[in-house]
Amino acid sequence: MNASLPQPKNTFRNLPPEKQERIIAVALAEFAASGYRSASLNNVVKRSEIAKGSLYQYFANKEALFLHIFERFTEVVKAVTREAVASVAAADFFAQLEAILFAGIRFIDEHPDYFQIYLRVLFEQEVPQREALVARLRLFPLEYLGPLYAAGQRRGDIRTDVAPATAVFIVDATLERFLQAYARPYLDSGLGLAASDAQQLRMAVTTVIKVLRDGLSPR
Amino acid sequence: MNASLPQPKNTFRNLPPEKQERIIAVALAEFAASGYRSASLNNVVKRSEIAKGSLYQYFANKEALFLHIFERFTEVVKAVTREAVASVAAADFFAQLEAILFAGIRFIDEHPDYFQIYLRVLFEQEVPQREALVARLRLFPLEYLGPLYAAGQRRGDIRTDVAPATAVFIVDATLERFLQAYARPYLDSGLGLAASDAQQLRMAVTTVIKVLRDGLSPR
DNA sequence: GCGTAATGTGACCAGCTGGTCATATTATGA
DNA sequence: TCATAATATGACCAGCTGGTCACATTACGC
Repeated sequence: MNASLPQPKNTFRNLPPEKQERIIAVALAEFAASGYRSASLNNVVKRSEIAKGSLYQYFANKEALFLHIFERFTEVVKAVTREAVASVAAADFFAQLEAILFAGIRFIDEHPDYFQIYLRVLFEQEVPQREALVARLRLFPLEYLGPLYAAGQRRGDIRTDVAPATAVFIVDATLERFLQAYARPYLDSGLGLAASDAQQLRMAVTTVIKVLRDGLSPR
Repeated sequence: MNASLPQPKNTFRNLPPEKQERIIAVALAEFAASGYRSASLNNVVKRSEIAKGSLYQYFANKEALFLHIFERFTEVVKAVTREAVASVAAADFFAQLEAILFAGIRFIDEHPDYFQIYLRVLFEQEVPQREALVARLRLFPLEYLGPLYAAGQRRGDIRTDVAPATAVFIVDATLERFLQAYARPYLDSGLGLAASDAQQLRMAVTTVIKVLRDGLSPR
């Protein structure tokens, strides 16, 4: 079931950390810019100033390099999600949603290349183990959303006359699409996030959450 | 503003229609399978059994071929949308949404390659005129959704104490995500559309629409 | 200082890419 | 019948790809 994690070779682990980081940073940028299949290892070695042969001493092949980077990505998402949820454990469900959405925005601001890779992986068929990668990545936000929803219902934040799985689906779709629209303005149907300053962006977040609350809280 | 439409050359128009269709079908499959940058014109000429040079007598270059196919795609979407909306002009807003969703499902069933290309274009940077293409394509569903929503409000189907632009955003995100989940089961968070038979799928559609109705109709 | 193991290197490989072009084939019209 | 124009063709091009490998350089233990 679990996708095999391809470790970098020991040679890579023995490298000075700053050299490791340089290589990872370059490869990350390359995959973000070109996706998996079109990413060029020649570019990677040129830009990180190592020899072609060296790259293959560090990673078995293109796939291993990509999977290693995606693995790091997953770890960051895990950490960010855990932290975001923990910081609002006491709040009501919709305040929690708002915090998650802000965490997503911060993630995009801080790790645009990771988000870019995510968007590409979503629909690029050649990505190795694509379905497993996407599933594993989305697991973390999602496995929080369900329990939070259930807790919210118990707490009385959320109406009980609505199918929970479907409601969670809609919430998830809304949050994810909001983040996509934030990162890709051409997906933004009518919210005008692109032209937003920080103030207007906060306002848009608040409004989305408010509509969800209006629709989902007990009447 | 308007993206230039690259016509195929006259040589292509003069071809027997079945030959035209053969070439288009092969190219469509190739772009669907490999996206823009990785799509291989050598594959296209091989599979459609024409010479490399002939392809370049029909289309100026790869970009022109791709844009022509996307243009056809857009026309189909236009037609399908118009028809779906016209057929439920009299219904209430949520019945209209349901019809649109079913139309989307039918579209995916009938034109899986077009939908595949759409998903790829969404996030593949190298696609020529990507933003314009996506914008032009999404325009049609979207320019219907807004007015339908407004009409629904006037008719009393929809509560008036909720920001319309944001509500439309959520509805759009939900419908689009539903279709993506239908086509790409790994995106389906908890609805189980993949394992569905036709009956269960209809049920899932009904449920999603019901939750939207519960949330958006006047209380 | 020396032998050995680990690491670094870039020329090289086959196979592919989008695109070109001289030439061969066919259709047209008088 | 024949000249001319339109179309079909595939060998060819430079440039790229992921990956390999024989060899040079460095590090390490004695």
